[in-house]
Amino acid sequence: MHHKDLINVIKERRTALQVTQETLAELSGVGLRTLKQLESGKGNPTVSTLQKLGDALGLQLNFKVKTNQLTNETGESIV
Amino acid sequence: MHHKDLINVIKERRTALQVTQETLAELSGVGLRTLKQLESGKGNPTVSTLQKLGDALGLQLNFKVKTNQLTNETGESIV
DNA sequence: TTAAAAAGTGCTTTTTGATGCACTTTTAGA
DNA sequence: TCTAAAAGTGCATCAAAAAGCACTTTTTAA
Repeated sequence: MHHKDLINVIKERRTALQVTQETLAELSGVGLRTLKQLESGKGNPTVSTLQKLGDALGLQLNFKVKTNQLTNETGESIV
Repeated sequence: MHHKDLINVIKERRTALQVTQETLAELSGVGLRTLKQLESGKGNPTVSTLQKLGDALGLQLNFKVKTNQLTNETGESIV
C-alpha cells in the first residue's frame, strides 16, 4: 500500500465511525493540523504518527511478505 | 506493530535473503546511513522510507482492523 | 588467528514532518 | 436558505528524519 492509500484507510475508517478530525486528533494525540494535512493528501507521515492514528481507530499496521496468490484489499488470501 | 517491530521485519527479511545493508540501500534508494540508523534501533522512519525498503524486500505495508475487539459476522469492527 | 567485509556511530547539513494560530471554504442540518 | 460544524489552507517555528563522510567495532571466512 502506498502511503496515500494508508492515509485513505485512516480517513475511511474515521468517517465510517463518524468521528471528526478534531476528535480523532484528541484521541490519538496527533495534532489537528497534522491530521488535516495528511487527510487532505499532503505529506509523508512518520510511522509513529500513522500508528497513533491507527491505534485510536483500531487499526494495526503491519508488514506482510508479498505472494503471488490472489488476495483481497486487506492482503488476506482469498484462495 | 510498533515501529521497532516493523524495522525488525525489515532486518530479518534482509538477513534471511542474505542481503547486506549496503545492497539494500542501493536497491531501495534509501541512504545507507539511514538504513544503518534504523536497523540499529534509532529513529522513527517516514512511511515512504519504510515502503522503499519493503518494496525492495518484497514486503507489503498495510493496515488491518484489530482482531481483539468486538466485530460483527463479517469480521468488521462494530466499535 | 587475522584480515576483509559488514555493521554501527559521531558529527554535520539540509530537508521536511509536526504543530499552533488564524483564516477561508465546504458540508450538513434546522 | 442560513448557519454552525467540519474540513481545508497560509504562515511560522521547532524538532527530527534523511543523508554523506569518516571512523570504530563486530562478524565472518580463509
